[in-house]
Amino acid sequence: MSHQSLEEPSLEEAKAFIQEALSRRRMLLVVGNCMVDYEGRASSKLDWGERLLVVKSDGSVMVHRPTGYEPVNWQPPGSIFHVEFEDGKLKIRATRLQPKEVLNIFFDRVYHVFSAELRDEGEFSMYVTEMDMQKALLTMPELVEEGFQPLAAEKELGESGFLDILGQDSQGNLVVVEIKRNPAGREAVLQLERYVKTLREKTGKQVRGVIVAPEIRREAQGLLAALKLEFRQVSPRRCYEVLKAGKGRKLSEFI
Amino acid sequence: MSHQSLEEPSLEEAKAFIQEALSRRRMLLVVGNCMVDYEGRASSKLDWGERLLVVKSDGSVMVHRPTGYEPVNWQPPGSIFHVEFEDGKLKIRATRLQPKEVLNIFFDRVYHVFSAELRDEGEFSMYVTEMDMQKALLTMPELVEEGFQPLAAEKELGESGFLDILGQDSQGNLVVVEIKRNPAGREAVLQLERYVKTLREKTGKQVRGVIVAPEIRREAQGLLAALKLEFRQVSPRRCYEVLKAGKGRKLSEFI
DNA sequence: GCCTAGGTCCCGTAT
DNA sequence: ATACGGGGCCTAGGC
Repeated sequence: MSHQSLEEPSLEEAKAFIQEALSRRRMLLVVGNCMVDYEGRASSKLDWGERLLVVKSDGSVMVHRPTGYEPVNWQPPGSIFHVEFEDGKLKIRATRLQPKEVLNIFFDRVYHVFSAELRDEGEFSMYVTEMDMQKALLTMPELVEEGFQPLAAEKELGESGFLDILGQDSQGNLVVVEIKRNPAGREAVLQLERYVKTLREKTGKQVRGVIVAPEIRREAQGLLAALKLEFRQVSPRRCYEVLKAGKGRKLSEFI
Repeated sequence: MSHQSLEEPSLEEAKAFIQEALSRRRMLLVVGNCMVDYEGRASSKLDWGERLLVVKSDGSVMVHRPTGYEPVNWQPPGSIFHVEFEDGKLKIRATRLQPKEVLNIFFDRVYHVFSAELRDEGEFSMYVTEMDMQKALLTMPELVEEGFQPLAAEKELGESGFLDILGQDSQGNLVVVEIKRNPAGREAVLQLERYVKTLREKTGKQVRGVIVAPEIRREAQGLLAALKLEFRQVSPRRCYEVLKAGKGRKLSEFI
C-alpha cells in the first residue's frame, strides 16, 4: 500500500496534494478549518469550524464534525470534483449529477492531509437478513407452523404491495406470512392486514395472517388481536442455523 | 488545535498512540490492515483488508472500506473502548451498552495514525424541513388554498396517528392537510385517507383531504383520485421564503 | 431510468 | 426509557 501525508501544509501545498490524490483516485483525508455549503434536494450551510473531510476512490464524500456518527455534509459515490482557490480559500467542489447536487467545502487552514491507495478484497458476511429469514422459512416451513406449505414468495398484490410468503395450513386455509427481522410494530400488523384483506376480497375465502419476527412489540399486540391476526416467534439465529444446514438445496424446490 | 500523527508505527507504538487518543477523547484516525467482527442486533464478519478507522470524541466509530459512502461496520456515539493485544494482533473493542453490541477490530499492520482535538462551534442550518413547511402553511394558509383557515396542528386522531393540520375551507368544510417535504407517495395518500375517514366517522360531516408536497408521485395519483382526495403543490423554497418573511410572528397567533 | 423495501439504519421528539 | 416518523436518508433489487 502506498500512502503519503503532510503536516501543516500551506493552502497551496494542500491544493496540490488534494488534486494529486483526487486525480489518482486515492482515498483522501483532510483535517482543517472549513465552511460548507450544500445545495440540491435541500440546502444547508455550515459555518466555520475544524472538521475531517474524507473522499473515497469512488467519489464518496463525507464531512465529519468532532462528534456525531453521521457526516454533517456528504456526497454519495460518483461525485465529480473541482479544486480551486476562491477569495483566498481552498475550495473543493463535489458535484453529483442526478439528482443535481453541489457540495462546496472551503478551507482557510489545513492541519493534515493524507492519501493512500487501499487494497481491500476481504469478504463481508452478514449472518442473517430478512431475505435469509424468508429462505429459512421456505426451507423449513414448520418454522411458521406444523403443516404449513408455502405456495409463493414475494407475490405481488396490486396496490397492496408484495407479501413475503403465501401458503396454506394443514386445513387448506390460505395463510399470508409477513416476515420481520426486527421486533414487529403496529406498521407490520397493518401491512399484513392489507394483504389479508386484499386476498379475502380476491378469493372470497377465509385467509389467515401470520407475522413471523424475533418478537412483537407490546403496542402492536392489541391491534394484532383485534384484527384476528397471529404472531409466530422466530429468532434470526434459528434462521441462520437452518440456512447453514440447508446449503446446497435450491429455493426452486420449495416454491 | 493540537494534533499528532505517526507513519508506519509498530503495533506497540500504534497501541500506545491509540490508547492515548481514546483516553483524551481526541478524534482518532487509523489506516491499516484489519479484520472486523460485529455482534449485536445482527452479526457480521469482515475478512482482512486495508481500511480507515475513525473514532470520534463522543465514542462514534466507523470502519470505512476504500469505496462506498457508508461505513462497513460502525458503532454510534457513547461506545466504550478497550485496546489490547490478542494473538499478536492489535485489538480495539468498541462496546455499546443498549442494545448490547460489540465491535472488534483487529489490526495486524498500521500504516498511519492521527489524532486531534477539533474545535467546531460552527452553526449548521438546513433551509427547509417538514416542520418548517408546517409553520409556513400556518403562517400563510392561502398556500393550501384561498380561504383556508387552520384550526389545529399536530392533532391526535386515536389509532390513526397525528394529522399535520386540521382546518376549514371557505365553505366551512373540515379540511385535513397532510404535509410532505418530499414527493408524496401512496403511503401519504393512505395516511391522509385514514385521517379523513376517522374524522368523518367522528363528526359525521363531510371532510376534505389535501396533500401538500413538492410533488406527487405518478403511482399515487390514481389512488388519490379514487379516494377523492386532493393535491396542492408547494415547494420547500416557497416555504423558506414565507418563514424568512414571517419571522417574529408567533405560531400561537394562528392556532 | 424510476420506484420499492430494508437498515446493526441514525436521529429527534414526544410519551 | 421507549415508541414513532423523517432523512439531502443510502443501498440493493425489480421493471
